[in-house]
Amino acid sequence: MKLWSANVGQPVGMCPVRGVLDKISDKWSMLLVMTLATGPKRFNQLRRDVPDISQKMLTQTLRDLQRDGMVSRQVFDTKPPSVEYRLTPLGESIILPFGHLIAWANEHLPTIDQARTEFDKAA
Amino acid sequence: MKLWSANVGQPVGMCPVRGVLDKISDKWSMLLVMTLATGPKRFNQLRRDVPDISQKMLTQTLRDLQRDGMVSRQVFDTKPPSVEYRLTPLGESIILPFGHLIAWANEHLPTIDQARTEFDKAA
DNA sequence: CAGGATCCAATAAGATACTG
DNA sequence: CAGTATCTTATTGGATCCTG
Repeated sequence: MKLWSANVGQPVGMCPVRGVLDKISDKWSMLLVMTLATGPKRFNQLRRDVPDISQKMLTQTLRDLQRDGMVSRQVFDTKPPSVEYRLTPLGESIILPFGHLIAWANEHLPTIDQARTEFDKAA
Repeated sequence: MKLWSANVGQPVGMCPVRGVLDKISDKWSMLLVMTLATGPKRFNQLRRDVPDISQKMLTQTLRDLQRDGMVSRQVFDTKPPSVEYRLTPLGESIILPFGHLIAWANEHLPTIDQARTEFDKAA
């Protein structure tokens, strides 16, 4: 489980995996992926499903996901226009590993909350 | 796999799991956890193992991890003083799920790189 | 409906200097 | 060695207005 693999010490992109992990650790990326995991959705549908994302961030994050090949974008030539976003096979392949992390978070949430309270109490 | 669970719509802390996931998705948190996964380490040892972290961020991230109960801190009363950080059982419990994500990243790195190149070429 | 463009505030984080 | 404190910059992200 090497995080640095070959090239160590360079300021950016030292470890290729970290470039991917940075996306995963993006505030909105994975939330959108998990939202799209239930099926394809349109732009404003996604806004409703993730109430606290701004339009700017939704646009930007969707484009990034598209660039990474995680999400595909299909335009329907209706009026008003409608655009559908859906996970690609690559996007779908991350659902399971990320689901494990969510499960972990759910499971240990009480423990963490308790640890925080105690730590803050001590200070 | 509910990301929003009970309370939807509030600006912060809508979903308790997201509070935990935000920590996971911190730029340095998980990198430090995975570094500590190989065994307990001292402060400056961690600096060397994660070359591009600043001293400020190392201190801050370690404290956050400690607060969350992921890492324990033990001071040895030597001179000069030495402080050892190690994963708690809680911290160790996240190694596996996070390892799955790293494995995913490693596996799909070429695909993602290719998608990016193609996307940028098209634009 | 699905964005693009712009402006501005908040936050994160690097650099630097100092301490028990 | 293992930090603390402060300053400053870079980045993020929200609010707002506009368009095919």
